[in-house]
Amino acid sequence: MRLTTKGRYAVTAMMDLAIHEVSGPVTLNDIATSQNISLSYLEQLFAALRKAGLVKGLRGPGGGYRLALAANDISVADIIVAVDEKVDITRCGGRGDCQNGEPCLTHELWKDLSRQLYEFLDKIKLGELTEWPCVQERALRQDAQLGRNNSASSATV
Amino acid sequence: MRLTTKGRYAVTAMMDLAIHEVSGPVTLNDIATSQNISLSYLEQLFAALRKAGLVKGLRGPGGGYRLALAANDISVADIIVAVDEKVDITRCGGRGDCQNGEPCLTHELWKDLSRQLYEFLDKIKLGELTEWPCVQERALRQDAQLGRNNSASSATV
DNA sequence: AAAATAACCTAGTATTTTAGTCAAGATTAA
DNA sequence: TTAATCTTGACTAAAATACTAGGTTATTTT
Repeated sequence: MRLTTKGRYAVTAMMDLAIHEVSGPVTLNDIATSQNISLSYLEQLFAALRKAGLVKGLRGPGGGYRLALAANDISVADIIVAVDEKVDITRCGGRGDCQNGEPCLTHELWKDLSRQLYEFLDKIKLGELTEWPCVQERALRQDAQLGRNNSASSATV
Repeated sequence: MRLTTKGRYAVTAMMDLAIHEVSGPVTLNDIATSQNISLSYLEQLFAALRKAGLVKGLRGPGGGYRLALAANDISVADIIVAVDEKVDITRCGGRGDCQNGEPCLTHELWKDLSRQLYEFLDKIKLGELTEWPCVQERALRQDAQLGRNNSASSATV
């Protein structure tokens, strides 16, 4: 388990989707604007998220991305694992024979620590994050600036 | 808070020090051998650890590195922070004005999540890690292969 | 005193990852 | 049909990671 800016972008982008679930699909263009990163980079991240079954894309006008699962069934760990393609952190390619045929100290230790970290992040669900006050506040402000409408009624008509 | 291989190397190296606290200083050469990474790279990591006051170096023959604090006073978070020089994860240089003068969603969310992660890793002390069974076992095997002696009596004479 | 050891320091380099760009195509609502 | 939007692939620039090579300084052993 690693923790890079890549994972951060992905988590924040998924937040965007979760917040606007009721108002229909969110375009990558909107996310790129609000997160201030390039569209194409986002596309790469979403390709990974789609492959992991976390989001589904809807083509055509009015399209965009939505969550493929309920927000409470997606954890921060899920997202990070999806985009942070696991590089092999071991020297021996996971064979555990890096030290004269024996696994070295690194292996077990990091595997255990990594698992603890994963379990921690796996407990934090997307649904919870949207409840945070700071998120709610920012979301409304973003919508106003992008001219988006977050109310369920107007979008589903 | 980021989590890279750099941090992993550092944590594992610190573990090595903690395990061999009783038997005197550990040379970077030994660590480089057991972790299978380059000596100079380790030196760079230890320069950061020393600057952070986590280790102290002892020059000359029989020298090496020891922990500067008790193993139970050093957390995994301490080590990672020491070597993973914090890059500014925000786009606006931490000014919080990336989105038309307002902080964007990313800021608060990641700051909070990052803090939670830090608190989690800060609770895990080096002293605890050495208690893990997998660690004890591997440590003995490593010593045998390096020809090191882990008993307190022989080393301090 | 000399030799050996090992920390400490500096600068440079190769590789990988991150982040972003560009362009051509596929799909679908209007 | 056509315009909006996703999808894919190839490519580039910048940064971080990992390593290399060359030293110096302090300490201990011989």
